[in-house]
Amino acid sequence: MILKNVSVDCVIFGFQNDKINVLLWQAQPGLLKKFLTNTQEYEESKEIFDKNPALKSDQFWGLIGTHLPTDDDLDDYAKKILKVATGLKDIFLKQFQTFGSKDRVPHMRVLTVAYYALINPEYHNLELSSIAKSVKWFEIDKLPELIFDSKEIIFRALKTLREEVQYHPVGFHLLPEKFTLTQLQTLYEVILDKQLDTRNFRKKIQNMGLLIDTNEKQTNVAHRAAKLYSFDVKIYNQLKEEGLNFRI
Amino acid sequence: MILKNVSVDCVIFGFQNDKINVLLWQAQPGLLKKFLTNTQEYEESKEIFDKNPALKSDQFWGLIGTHLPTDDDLDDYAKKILKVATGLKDIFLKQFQTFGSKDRVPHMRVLTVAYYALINPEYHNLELSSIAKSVKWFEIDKLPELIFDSKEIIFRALKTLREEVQYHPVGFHLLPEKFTLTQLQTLYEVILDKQLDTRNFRKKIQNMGLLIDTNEKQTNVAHRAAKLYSFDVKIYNQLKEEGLNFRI
DNA sequence: ACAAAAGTGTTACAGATACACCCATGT
DNA sequence: ACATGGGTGTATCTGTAACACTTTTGT
Repeated sequence: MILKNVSVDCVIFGFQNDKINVLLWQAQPGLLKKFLTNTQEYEESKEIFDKNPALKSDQFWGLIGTHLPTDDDLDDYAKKILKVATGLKDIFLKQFQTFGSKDRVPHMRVLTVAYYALINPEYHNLELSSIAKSVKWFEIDKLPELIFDSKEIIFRALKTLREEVQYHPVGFHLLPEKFTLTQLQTLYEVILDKQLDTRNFRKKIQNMGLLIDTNEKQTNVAHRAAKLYSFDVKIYNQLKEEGLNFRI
Repeated sequence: MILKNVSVDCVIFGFQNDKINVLLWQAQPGLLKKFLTNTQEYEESKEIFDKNPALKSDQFWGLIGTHLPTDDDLDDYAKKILKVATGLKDIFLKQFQTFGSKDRVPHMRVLTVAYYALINPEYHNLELSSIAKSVKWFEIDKLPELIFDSKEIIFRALKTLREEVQYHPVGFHLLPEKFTLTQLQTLYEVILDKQLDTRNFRKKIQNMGLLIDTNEKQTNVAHRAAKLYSFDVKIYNQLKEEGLNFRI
């Protein structure tokens, strides 16, 4: 059984071409089978689908998510959605808001518990995704037509990310395991939508003790090769708890 | 109609006797009428009540809340709960998390969308509450036996408040309209659970431009009377948006 | 040699911390 | 006059902001 009044949606952010991207899908009943493996759950969800023209249209994209099965923990199910959609697990995923306006979905009363996730789409190339072919990255400022209040949810997620990033070092999740300081700086510039001073940024980041010098360098770049860093998971977890002042 | 799988609960924080307090109730079917004015909604909710022994016991207290009526906006309904429980409106109320573990409520699948509110119980004496007699303040470290996962929800709310208070000047909501700097400092000391330096605290607060000197003083105190301040709503709103660094 | 991005240091300023005594009021 | 909490200033330290040139690499 699924809960007809509750859906779980994930706003999956990626960082690509120096832009923030969002992973979206055009949900089709067939795809639901990947999430709702129980036949009855699938049938129930399909029925809801059939009732809602927006969900059957080819024109509209939406957030990746489904109704919540009765027997799944909320947080676990969000992880499952992420896993099926991207093939990835153990990545940053956070519940940030539940949307519950009365008329947000036509003809139905649905609350959506929304999560946002951060992944690096170059590093994680979605090969493992069960629905890779039905899913697409969109730059945050070039979103397609979206169903329901997906757009609002995306921008609330972005706002939450922008706040979060100021006090917690979450931004690292959007980078490959080994990254340059310039990449890191660009990431922060894009998220915060402002220019940062290179020297000051480097000083601040390096003083945090979060970076590990991998002793490797970029190769095949037509300029001085940058050092590659990874970040120290132990110190990251510590700082995450303490609520480091990460304002930049 | 109500949504059988969704409840809305409010963690109502007050500041009294230099302690953080929480407003709780022992829900009884009769009280539900104050919230669920539609007869059918009341009956549905009562039925759920009757099924759950914990809700009928005299021993257990719980968070104030009910199932969500089908025709209410989620946020509006949280406001309504607060209004009925305390008689107050236009006070600080924030959705902070949705709890959705599978077995958090016995025999039923219920997600709880949790909000927390900040009020000053001395100033707002609950006279206007429709259910004042059925409601009681508890000090945060002297909580009674609580139903379901209410305790977890309360402590998650407290954690959220502790984080929030570091970056946004929310603490003001817990004080009377006119307050002394010592009261404000004590409030922060209690919320953050650490001692603060008086001189530095005052300097910091006063530099924020958030305080208005009312030119009044305490009366009938057996020591030098403290100045009373109120706070500047306009600047408050501004700072709230900007995400002021309020670390103390 | 040139283009392109990486990398680096100093000075000035603002905010944070540490710390101890006098002041006003009621009993 | 005394008990109680209110109220204040300064010196030091730490972190932030502003700012321009040299280095490395591939073509």
